[in-house]
Amino acid sequence: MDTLNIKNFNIEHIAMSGQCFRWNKIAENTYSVIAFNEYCEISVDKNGILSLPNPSLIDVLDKDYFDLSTDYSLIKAKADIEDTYLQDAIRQFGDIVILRQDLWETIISFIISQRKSIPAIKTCIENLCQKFGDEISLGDKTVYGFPSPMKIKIATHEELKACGVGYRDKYIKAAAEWFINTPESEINLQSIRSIFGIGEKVQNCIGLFGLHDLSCCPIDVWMQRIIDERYGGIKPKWMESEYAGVYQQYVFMYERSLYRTGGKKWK
DNA sequence: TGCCAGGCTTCAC
DNA sequence: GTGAAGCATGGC
Repeated sequence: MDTLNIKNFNIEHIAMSGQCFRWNKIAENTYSVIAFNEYCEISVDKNGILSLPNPSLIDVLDKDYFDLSTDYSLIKAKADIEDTYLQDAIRQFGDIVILRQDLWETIISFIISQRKSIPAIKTCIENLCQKFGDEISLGDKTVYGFPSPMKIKIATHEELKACGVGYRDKYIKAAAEWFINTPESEINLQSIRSIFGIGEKVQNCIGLFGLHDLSCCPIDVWMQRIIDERYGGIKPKWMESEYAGVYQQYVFMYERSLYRTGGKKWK
């Protein structure tokens, strides 16, 4: 078993943060995670010790999936001290990291995310993985990795729709064609926007979660409401900062928590 | 049952 | 360039 002493890592908040869709709670403070065709069960104890019980997480650790190399204390320290709303969000949800996820998986996941709730996105992605992903045998059970671009390329529109992607089937197919035919050196934040079905919001999600460009700040319905209702219709400074995407995660979770608890409903 | 979801493309104007 | 309509389906 590998253990790591970490800070700024609230496993529950990360799992709920809408950046990853293949984390599932299996016990208190314990989640199953499937990433890079690897399965692991992670847990964090009271002292902030992250346990990785599966020792064969070659890609997950090599690619710094949990982003343990980024200094989040520094990022939080740089947040505008005068911005009380942002500071409140940091106090409550400041232990969320931006995972370094697989780019291809991120592209497809956030194409699917448009006009879907987070639980519906998870169901849809799970369906795709079960139908088109590689088997990961765990002895007593089998789980599935994320489908390769080629598997999606050769899938029919009907097969994709059967997974619950709805009208996004053509977007997903276009993304597979694009990903297979585009040289790696030409894949970047700008070129991703040229994929049929990817607009500004999804582009920024892919930039933040797939390319780990922390300045990307996806403006979804929640961010737009926050601009309108919390900042009087004027974009706050942090949305233009080099860590806009990180602050956006804290605020996204914070505002949703206020909404859920019914403390401050939208008009 | 009806509403809404981490939006995008298309088409008027 | 801007604004409105239409879009598939699941979860609450």
